[in-house]
Amino acid sequence: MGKIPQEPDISDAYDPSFVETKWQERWLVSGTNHTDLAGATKPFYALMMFPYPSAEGLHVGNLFAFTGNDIFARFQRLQGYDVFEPLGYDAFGIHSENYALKIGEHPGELIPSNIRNFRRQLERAGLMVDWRHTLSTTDPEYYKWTQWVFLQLLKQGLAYKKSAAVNWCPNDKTVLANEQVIAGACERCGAMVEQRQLEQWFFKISDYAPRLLSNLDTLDWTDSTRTAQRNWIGKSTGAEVEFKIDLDVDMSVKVFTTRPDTIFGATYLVLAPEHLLVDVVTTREEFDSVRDYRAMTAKQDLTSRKTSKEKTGVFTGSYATNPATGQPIPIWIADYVLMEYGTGAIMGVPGHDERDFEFATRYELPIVRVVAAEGHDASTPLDTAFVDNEDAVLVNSGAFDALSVEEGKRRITAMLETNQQGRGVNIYRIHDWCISRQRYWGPPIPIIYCDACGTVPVPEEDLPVLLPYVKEFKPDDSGISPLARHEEWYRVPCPKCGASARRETDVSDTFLDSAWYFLRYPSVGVDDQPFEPGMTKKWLPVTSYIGGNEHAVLHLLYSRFITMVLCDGGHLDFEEPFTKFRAHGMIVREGAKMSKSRGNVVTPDTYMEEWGADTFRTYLMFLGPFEEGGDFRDKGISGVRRFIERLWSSVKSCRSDGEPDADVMRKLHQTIRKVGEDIPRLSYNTAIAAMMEYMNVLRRGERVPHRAEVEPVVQLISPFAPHVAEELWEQLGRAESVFDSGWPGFDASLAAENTIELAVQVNGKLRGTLQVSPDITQAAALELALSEPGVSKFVTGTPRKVVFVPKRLLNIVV
RNA sequence: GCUCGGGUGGCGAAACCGGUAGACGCGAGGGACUUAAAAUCCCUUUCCCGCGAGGGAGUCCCAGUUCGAGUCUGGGCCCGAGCACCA
Repeated sequence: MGKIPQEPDISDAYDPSFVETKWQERWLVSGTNHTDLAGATKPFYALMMFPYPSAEGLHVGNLFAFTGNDIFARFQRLQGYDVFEPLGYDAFGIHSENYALKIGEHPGELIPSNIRNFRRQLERAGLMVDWRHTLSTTDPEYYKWTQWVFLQLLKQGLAYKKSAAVNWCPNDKTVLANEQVIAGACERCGAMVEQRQLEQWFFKISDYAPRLLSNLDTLDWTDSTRTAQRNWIGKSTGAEVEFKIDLDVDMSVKVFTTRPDTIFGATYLVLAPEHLLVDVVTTREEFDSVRDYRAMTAKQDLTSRKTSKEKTGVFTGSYATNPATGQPIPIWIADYVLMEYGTGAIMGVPGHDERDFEFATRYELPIVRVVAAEGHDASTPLDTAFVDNEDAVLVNSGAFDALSVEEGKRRITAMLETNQQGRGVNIYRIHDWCISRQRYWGPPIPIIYCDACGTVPVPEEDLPVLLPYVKEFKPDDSGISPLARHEEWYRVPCPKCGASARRETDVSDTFLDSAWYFLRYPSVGVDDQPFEPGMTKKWLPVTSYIGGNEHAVLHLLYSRFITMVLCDGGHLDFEEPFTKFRAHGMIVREGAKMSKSRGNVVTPDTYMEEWGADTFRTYLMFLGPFEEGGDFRDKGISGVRRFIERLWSSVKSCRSDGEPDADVMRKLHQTIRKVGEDIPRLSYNTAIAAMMEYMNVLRRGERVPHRAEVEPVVQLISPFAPHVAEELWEQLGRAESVFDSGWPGFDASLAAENTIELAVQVNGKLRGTLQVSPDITQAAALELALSEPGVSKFVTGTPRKVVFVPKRLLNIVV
């Protein structure tokens, strides 16, 4: 084996920083990355989740995601689409504000410099972003329309204000959304969350629960993302049942149950301690104990209430009538019943619910069996809740005895409906979206409070309500926004009557900023409407969306909700924003999560400096499946760099005379097919492996590669390593950008193998292989196989059976 | 507890519809070139037995279906993520 006869001239050596600088400038000058939004005929909107521009700069995880999207986008462009790949910044929010407080600067000054740094890094990475359409959520030109979105919800009756028990973080001194509370602690700082009562703005996302749920079936999303959303929306099917209170008043307790079939076993009722009817049903004798119990539970924060293992409660002194049995059952209050779910009241069926069993045992309430395994003795006492509904039937349930659980649910619900004692309902776990934040760094909620006119929306023509520059923006624990300390800002005349009024001083949740940004990108620069109808019709919904799994529930759900609302309001003609969504994986380093404290954070700048952006990008995509992430190992990068250098020298030294090698060309066309199949599946790691494999074939033996053998590879690699690809494309004498050259043609006849390896098995065990024509017959293959001693020695007598899979294997069963 | 992922060489990983397990890359070992080193190039590299030809075992564990199972079915163990007193 000799060497490939090429002593690279030193001037031909691959210098990434030269190549990358050259092409980034060239792209800028010729507008290569610009999309003709108005003139596009085959629009392809390749969106990635926009980053929060942190002071630390671009994280390798950001770059992993953006590169993955960029490859897909560039590939679609090579397929002939007009690809739009915008990128902006999600720069409002607690994160920026806390960081600014920590280092004693103002976010209004910090963010622009962070954005400049991000922009520099993103350009360095060679993304095909059309920077004419960038945006930042902190720009008044942007948040003017975030405020407009709020006003649309208000107009459509979907925004309302209420006093609510909210999660209060004593450390960040702000209200948190339910989703920002992880196991009772603040998601950001880890402090234990307390309960507080505050006036808050809410969006009625719960009204949209059925649609948010049913539309999921129409989306090209992975099952895991859709399941996460389904679980979050949390649909339960059951019945609402009214239990008449045995008092002089004509009132009843409404409960929700998923098990109406067990109503004959309901031996008591439980109200949540804060339930309004508690005042009605508490008797004089029980007044003190009920009052004390309510006071005790009110003090508890949500956390200790949800994690306390012992169930406690007190009797109210009153009874209600079980509508099925006609028997009086006691009404209790207990903290295991939550006011915010269902009706805030339950029927206790200790025989068939583990929690009720525990409670009834503790307080010696009657336990009745109403479901039993078929043929089982219905009078056997229960020593645990019986919840196995497979092949079980109702017992002790009057006319409903012997029905299956499912049939019992239907028939008993129908009976309750007939008697006007209840009805079948679906209820949802999802809560309305609290968007108020008692913070500084966000868009002010566009509302004015007037003594005479009440709550008055800021007229649309007065938007934006500018966030004032205030030096003192640190929140305190008064629960009011920092803006409320700035009278010169919040004192305004009422837009209706002109009298002295005051502004809402809360700002809105960052999730609102990001719930509509994808609508804005095509219309960046349009100043009289949030999204221009023509552009919107052409470019939306988003063709392909890529982002992190951590947003699989909230951001995606809020975006879907806002899109539906805007659709219902007549502003959009589609109700689902993201036709296709894929979540990328996470990058770890040497098997461990990257973190500052571990000191194992990969700084993209240093790696791009050392290896070049092309190598870094390609390595990130090579280290594991894009949707799963991978393990970043410094040692691994060199292999990718070697691969790029081999391609570089092969192209530099290629010949145009003579004919290409048929075997090499066969492998080339197989590679074109493989890469073209892998990229749309986001199987980038295997696409790169296929190209490496091809390079190994190309460079085998002492031969100078032919131009036809290398030129298409430049196109194949271009989505991954765009700068090198452009440089080599130019070297090959091409005038246009490689990204306007189209995807290399695939010729199936050139890719076809003329001999294949056929595996020969005896009883399923591999005993040899045959080099044969792909269309060999079973008989010919069998004869050939039996002539091999390595095979025939295992075959005694006539085979009982022969299995032949064309182009794959021959299995002889003896 | 429930839901969703995942478990394959020394390591990152491939195997797309049930058909030759370990492609590709890293690391390691050996060699060529070199005064030497780096770089580059070539060979070997799942484990066990064997000088070799070859044989045996092997994809977390235990069963099953099948001519054939990493892949399908049932049961179990472990890791990761999300939800969780949701009636």
